[in-house]
Amino acid sequence: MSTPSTPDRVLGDLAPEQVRVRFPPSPTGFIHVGNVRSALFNWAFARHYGGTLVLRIEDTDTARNTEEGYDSILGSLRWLGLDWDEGPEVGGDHGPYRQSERREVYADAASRLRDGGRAYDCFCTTEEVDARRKASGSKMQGYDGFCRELGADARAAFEAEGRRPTLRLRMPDAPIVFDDLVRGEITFLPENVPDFALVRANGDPLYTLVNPLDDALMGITHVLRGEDLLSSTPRQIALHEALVELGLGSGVPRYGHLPIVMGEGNKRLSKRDAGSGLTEYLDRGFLPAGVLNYLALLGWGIAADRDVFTMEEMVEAFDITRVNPNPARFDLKKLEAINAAHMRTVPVEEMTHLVVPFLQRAGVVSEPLSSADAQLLELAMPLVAERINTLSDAVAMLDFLFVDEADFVLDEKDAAKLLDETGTEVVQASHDALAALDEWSTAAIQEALQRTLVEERGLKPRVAFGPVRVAVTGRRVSPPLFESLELLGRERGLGRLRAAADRTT
RNA sequence: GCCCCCGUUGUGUAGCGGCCUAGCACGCCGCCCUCUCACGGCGGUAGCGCCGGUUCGAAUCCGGUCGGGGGUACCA
Repeated sequence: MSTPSTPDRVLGDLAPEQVRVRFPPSPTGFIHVGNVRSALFNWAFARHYGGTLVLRIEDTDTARNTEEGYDSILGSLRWLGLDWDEGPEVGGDHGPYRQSERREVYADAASRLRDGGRAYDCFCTTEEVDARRKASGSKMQGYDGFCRELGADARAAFEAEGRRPTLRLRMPDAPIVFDDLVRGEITFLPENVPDFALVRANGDPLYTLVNPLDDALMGITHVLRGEDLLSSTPRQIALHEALVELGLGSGVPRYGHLPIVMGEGNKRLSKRDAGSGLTEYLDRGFLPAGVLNYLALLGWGIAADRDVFTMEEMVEAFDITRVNPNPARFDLKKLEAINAAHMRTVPVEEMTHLVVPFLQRAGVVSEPLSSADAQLLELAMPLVAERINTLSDAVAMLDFLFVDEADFVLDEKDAAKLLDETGTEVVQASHDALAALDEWSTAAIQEALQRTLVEERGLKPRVAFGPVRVAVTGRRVSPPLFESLELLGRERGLGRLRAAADRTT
């Protein structure tokens, strides 16, 4: 870890605790995994240095933003445990933290930029700019600077036409070079970065103004964001420099552009892609620790030979300069594997607790949880805890224990496969052997079945117990059979065996 | 078109000039363990985009090329 006395590439001469980063989502719907990854890296960065994470809601576009989106984003961040130090619902000295509440801040900054000569009014329409470019055959893209030095007469003429100006930043005539924390030195030549609009003709401030301005006003020291914003960086740096000149903001932040997260094929993961939303992982019963761990792997790793780690470990080890610039593909299989690894670190008692809502939603156990269900669950959980990769997997593993006998059904495919003629014979024999038991315990059940099926009938264990398993649990895949039978109880266990044996006879 | 970024097995990565006949993880395949599944153990599959250059020596450095991605708005 860096110390304040050894300025480095990341901190410059900042003390670690002076680090201020932000996560600026737009509440246009649920948060998608690419954004969560950005949030995670900013969070880990802030926590690593003991700095501050600001949550800022970029909701200036009233047409697209919704209150549900806002709730969804905050809910997702909380579920993940990505806490923020300043922002909505926690406050801070740089508020308000919703851009919809900062209109006058933007209007003020806009006029200061204009008055200070760093921005100018532009009366051109998009069509006019395009036409001029076409006519001149210029290879330069974007705005041509036509209104940069507009005289009073020309201005008056435009206004007489009823035109309202947009506000454009006057870009400096020098290359913009910066050290990207994940990519190294990046250079943009002035001819490739034209003057750009900050405020619409109707007075609405644009993202191009609002995002860097708030970063400046909120004292953001490091901007870690997706690679898709890389090419807007020179414009933002120019704006920051202008703001510093005008006494707004404390300096140009350092930038680090994270690899984009791709979905299927070679396109950026979008909200339309399956798996792009966070709520589905919540619904499927993934653990926050598993999701975060996996997302961290999209561009970062804790060590060459290790990919399962806790957030505490990530915070300790996180280094933005070790982030890989390659685009990363979202891989559900890997997520499941990482999540499964985290599931296995959860103590059974806690797992029992975590699984209850999923069982309730599926109607497997009562809500509120009856003491009988709670008791049975407590006994059953140790059998399944190591066999499930998500919390919702517990439903299929456990429902046979809780279901009413009247509602108990066999999986048709499994029954067809295993409860054939010999299968039902095996089940019948099992029934008879178990019916004779004095003591209904795992050991006694195992001993009886082992003896009658394996020893007396000479069946291979896997052949012998398959039909019994389907008869008792309804499926070919289940918790261990003997334990399951014990938990089911004598009456229900024998009942199911009899029912299965009678199926085809 | 122009600008910028990226390029190691199917996927995520390690590698920062010799330690690489390229390591790890997921996936996939097989075997072992085993009452199913899962866990665990063992083994297998498959990669440095291409061409030049620098060098005694290149996955590693340089140039080019090809490919992919992002941007190019009075969207964010």
